Amino acid sequence: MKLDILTKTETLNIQKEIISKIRDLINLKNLEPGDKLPSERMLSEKFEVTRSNVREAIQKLEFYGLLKSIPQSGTFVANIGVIAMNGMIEDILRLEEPDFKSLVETRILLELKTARLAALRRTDEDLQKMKNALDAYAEKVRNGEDAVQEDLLFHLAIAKASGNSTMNTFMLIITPEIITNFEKYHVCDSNQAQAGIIEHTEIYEAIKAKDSQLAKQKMKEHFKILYQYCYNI
Amino acid sequence: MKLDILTKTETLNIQKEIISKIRDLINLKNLEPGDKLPSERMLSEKFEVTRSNVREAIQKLEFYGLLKSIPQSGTFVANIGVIAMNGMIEDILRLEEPDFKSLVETRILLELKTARLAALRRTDEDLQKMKNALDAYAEKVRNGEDAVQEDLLFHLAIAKASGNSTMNTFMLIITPEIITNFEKYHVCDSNQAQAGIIEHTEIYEAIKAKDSQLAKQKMKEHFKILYQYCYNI
DNA sequence: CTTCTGTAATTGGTTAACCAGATTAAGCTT
DNA sequence: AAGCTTAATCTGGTTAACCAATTACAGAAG
Repeated sequence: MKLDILTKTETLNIQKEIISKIRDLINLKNLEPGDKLPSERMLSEKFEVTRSNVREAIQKLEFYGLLKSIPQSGTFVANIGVIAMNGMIEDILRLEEPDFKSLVETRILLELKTARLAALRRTDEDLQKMKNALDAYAEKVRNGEDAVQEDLLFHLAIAKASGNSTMNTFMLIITPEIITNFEKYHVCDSNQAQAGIIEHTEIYEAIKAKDSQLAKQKMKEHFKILYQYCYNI
Repeated sequence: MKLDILTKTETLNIQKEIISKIRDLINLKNLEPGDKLPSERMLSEKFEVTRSNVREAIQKLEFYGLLKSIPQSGTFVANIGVIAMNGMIEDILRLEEPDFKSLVETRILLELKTARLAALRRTDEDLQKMKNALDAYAEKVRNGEDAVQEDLLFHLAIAKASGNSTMNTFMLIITPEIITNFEKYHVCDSNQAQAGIIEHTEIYEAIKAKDSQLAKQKMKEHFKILYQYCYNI
């Protein structure tokens, strides 16, 4: 098991090394947007790593929009200049694992905004979905059962109702990590869950009434405890 | 070329179908957190697709924290209940491509926050990097050159100074798409670039002075034009 | 009956051969 | 010499065989 972790971090280091070598190559050869990179085979030979490793590195850079692979043709530098490319690769290489505080901070930022936007933009269909999620949550809590999942689904329903697909995606990305951390640190207790029904209902009503400021306000109150936790950890 | 796009969307559809089948399987077999999924080989056979397709689908669900692959052991359901699992997979399947408006909206949200946080938390080293980025930007603009990249790097320097790794990551994710859209719609002109020097300097000075409210305010002014554009598109 | 052990089957991950489309350039025609 | 054709080569993507670690289980030892 220990060896497994070792190889995984090792793999990551290899990937970072490859990414940094690709950056050096782009700088050395003065590649500009639209220019073609050497083929994966050549890169793997030049860097003395497997083609799989090269592919993974390229896919990562493609995810961040820096490269673009075209089948049967080649890998190309995206429409971003060499300066931005260098800066961004630098950032990507230094990206640390997200800490819990940073996750919560970001979640609150997103939730306040999506609540506000949802109040402005929610359709009747969005509202119905939020209602369903809310009812499912209340039902579970009243039965004394754990309702972390239903809690979360209510918040995701709000994110969807915000009509902002980017924020919706970001909420989806951070949610699982929030959950696992919650369970790890036992953030939620049953008292909180009881209060949660009222708070959720208030948020729901504000969004239903299309009162954006109230929705944001109620969401803020809902996160009050979380706030404290976040800054005291 | 057209065929290429066709196969790509087709691949995506296959992936979505696999993801939805995996969800059905989890529901049917009542798999709970920690339970093991059938092996990749069995799934590929059952779904009548290649193992690569199954792997990609699993990796996507792993990215969203819903599954966890352990080498030489199996793929396991993450510590998220079946209800949350269903809701999140539903969301993931329906995730649409981010529109420009949604990108800009999110960017502004993040930038206002990171500017505020940077003013509170920036180290001297952060400040120096921001200064370098600012100077590079001003230099380019004064020479009448295009400075979109330097502009962006200044903003990323702020994101880094915010000390919030999650927001930093999110900024990195949306930045390339913002750039390409900017270039597509020709959002920036030279007048703006000239004004940009002053605005950037003001933001920098506010962060240097650790005045968080002023930093946020100056950032807001900086995005005023972008705001208008975003809501008029 | 329990515990240990060794072997065989199973697992996700890796590798190398293969594929189809794209690119290139040489060769033929005009 | 210019334009078209065609065949050889190069590309990223796909596939199937392979690997090492893990697991499951049968059987021996206690």
